[in-house]
Amino acid sequence: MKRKVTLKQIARELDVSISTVSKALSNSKEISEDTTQKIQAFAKLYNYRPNNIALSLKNRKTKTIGILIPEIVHHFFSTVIRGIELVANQRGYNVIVGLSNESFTKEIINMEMLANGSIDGFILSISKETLLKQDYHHFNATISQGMPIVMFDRVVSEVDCDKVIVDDFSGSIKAVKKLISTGCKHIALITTMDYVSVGKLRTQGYLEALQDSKITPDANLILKVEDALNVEGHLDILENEIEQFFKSNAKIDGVFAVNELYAVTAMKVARKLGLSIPEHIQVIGFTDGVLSKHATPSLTTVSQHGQKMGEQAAHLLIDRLELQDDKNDDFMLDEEPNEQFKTIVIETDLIERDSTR
Amino acid sequence: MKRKVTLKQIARELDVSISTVSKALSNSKEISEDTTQKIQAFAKLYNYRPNNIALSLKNRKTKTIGILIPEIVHHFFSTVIRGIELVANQRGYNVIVGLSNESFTKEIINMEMLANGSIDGFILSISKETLLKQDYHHFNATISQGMPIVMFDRVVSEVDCDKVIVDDFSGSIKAVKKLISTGCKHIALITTMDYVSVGKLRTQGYLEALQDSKITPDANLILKVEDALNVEGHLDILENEIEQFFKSNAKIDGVFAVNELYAVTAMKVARKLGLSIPEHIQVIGFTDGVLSKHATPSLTTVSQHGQKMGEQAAHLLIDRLELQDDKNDDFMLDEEPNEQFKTIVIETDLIERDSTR
DNA sequence: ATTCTCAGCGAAAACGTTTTCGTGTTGACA
DNA sequence: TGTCAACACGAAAACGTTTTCGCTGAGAAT
Repeated sequence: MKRKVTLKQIARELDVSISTVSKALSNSKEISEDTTQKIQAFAKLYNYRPNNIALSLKNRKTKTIGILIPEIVHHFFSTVIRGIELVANQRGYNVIVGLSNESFTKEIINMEMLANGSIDGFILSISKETLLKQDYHHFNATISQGMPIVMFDRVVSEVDCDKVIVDDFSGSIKAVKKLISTGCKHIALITTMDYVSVGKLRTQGYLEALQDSKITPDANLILKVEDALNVEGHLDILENEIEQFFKSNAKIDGVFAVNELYAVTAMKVARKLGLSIPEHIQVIGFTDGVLSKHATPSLTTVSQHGQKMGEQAAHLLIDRLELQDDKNDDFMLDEEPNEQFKTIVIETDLIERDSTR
Repeated sequence: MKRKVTLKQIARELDVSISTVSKALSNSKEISEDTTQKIQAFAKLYNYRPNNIALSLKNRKTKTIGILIPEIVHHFFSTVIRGIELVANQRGYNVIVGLSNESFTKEIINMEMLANGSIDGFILSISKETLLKQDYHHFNATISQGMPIVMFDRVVSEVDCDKVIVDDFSGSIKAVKKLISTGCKHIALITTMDYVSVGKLRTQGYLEALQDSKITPDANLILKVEDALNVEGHLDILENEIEQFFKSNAKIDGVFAVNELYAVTAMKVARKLGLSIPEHIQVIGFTDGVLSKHATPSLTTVSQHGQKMGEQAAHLLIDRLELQDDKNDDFMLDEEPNEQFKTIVIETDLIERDSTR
């Protein structure tokens, strides 16, 4: 077991000073060609690599970014991570991930654990519990300590930072208009409770699309599902709710669901009730995940482009980090004048498959 | 913007030395009660938190573990991460993730990026390309530098380290025996090429189960799919292959697939060919992901317990890390005598759903 | 011969901790 | 009054870097 070699060891071995070694390895012209050659050869031989931690301490930056998300076993979120990791790596950064598990407390604990020097900035999506409590002090506290945050998808206007969101509103409009244009007269909406911002926006899009086409929305055609934190366990409850919903609204000929799961469950229920898709009922979901692709029939969905979101978020954060550097180098105008925060909107695409005509 | 406060600043402000502050904050009895009170109050007021990087440098450990996996948009892998993150957090560790994207080179780059002080140890699953090349020098190099590795799922005997694997072999036996016991006479296998170790093991289980029941395996009933790195793109190719396979083997009445995707695709093809499930054909998959749960009919699968794997892997790694500490504290017997590496086998469960009788 | 210049290198500080070891002051005790 | 603990605190090293500055010697210039 050969331990990692340090500058000091090389220096001692070659009987020069630490500074000489450091300079030789960075090809400083202060050092003679002879010594440089000798030192570089020795370093290569012993496979010298500078210690990241020491560098982080010296440079006061870690070159790693913290991701904080509610859940990782989730197609959308893992897609975003992939996007973040991609550009982070390209630009020389590492990513460290924390999971809030939709819990307010875990979100705070995780933030504090990372905010003490471990990372240079956050990319995060707010947990449901935090959204429910509407308590965002930990975000603002982190920001005011000089650590940049980029929020994605589940964002909130109370926190001033860069944001990346998908255009839920017009995505929903696209979906509903598609249903209308293929002849649906009675379009149902399956959505979540209002406190999840994306649920609300998608609902608004649904309403807007209907009104645009002079269809008066019918409250009976809107099903708000209580997603009791753990969707997986309550699958049968979901099925029952949707079944009752269909039974008491026999005229439904189109369904727009705010996520994949609701959509495929709706299809399953429809089939159970003897309705065929897309002949009797057309269905469109949101989030283009595995379920949509492999359901039978395959599901027409609004694609969120999670990877793109991740990429944009990472660029946003890293841009800000490196801009910070420049400012520090220049002169200490420390009173930040142009704290201009951007919000990037990712357009959705309607991916047409076999659940629509 | 109030920057992070350090020991030095507190010391200057309170007109004491840095050491006094440090000791006071750790309740050392060297410091008088008065000063301790004063310092702690001040620290709380300014929300002092020790800088992780400085601690890492001093203690020569980072309290973070590196995860290196081929792909994150993948139910099994993200489940494992969830398990790792869970116990890592419980035991005071952070996780930093790198994605190899199934590439040999990216695997190496990622390892080198993290191995230089950023982490205390690795938990990883080998990329397909590495498996294909059978070049494992980077793993052994990392280990010989004193950095522990725990491998999971895709492991390899050429590297000496702790491992966590699922019992692919007997999991497959369970699945195939289930098919046999429900009356299947001609059981097909849909699998991958042999170089993916799990594919090989599951194939062996299939053969073993047949022989156990005095059924002679039929090579025609085995379909080896070339999973050309990107499964998503080649969905129709997969469908075609399976369709041809079914057509040329009309007697098939049971299918065992080594993953979810093959299984649901098989079901889709079967339905297309007018065969109903589970009446004409029964199907069992491997990996209990979203597809299995929400397919129609829902799919009977062999569950891998990814989260449990992650938890066990994390425990294994952290145990070894903290054992290292103790050894260093005691005395320098540095010649490691009992390098005993464990391999933990996670048993599988057969989750019976509607694709079997 | 004296000063100047420059090449080549080392010392030391800094990043933020913890910890060991010393040091000065106080009070008790002989 | 002199000695000695005990108490309360500070100085400094160490973790591994990078970088600024200063120093030394040799050759060039005056």
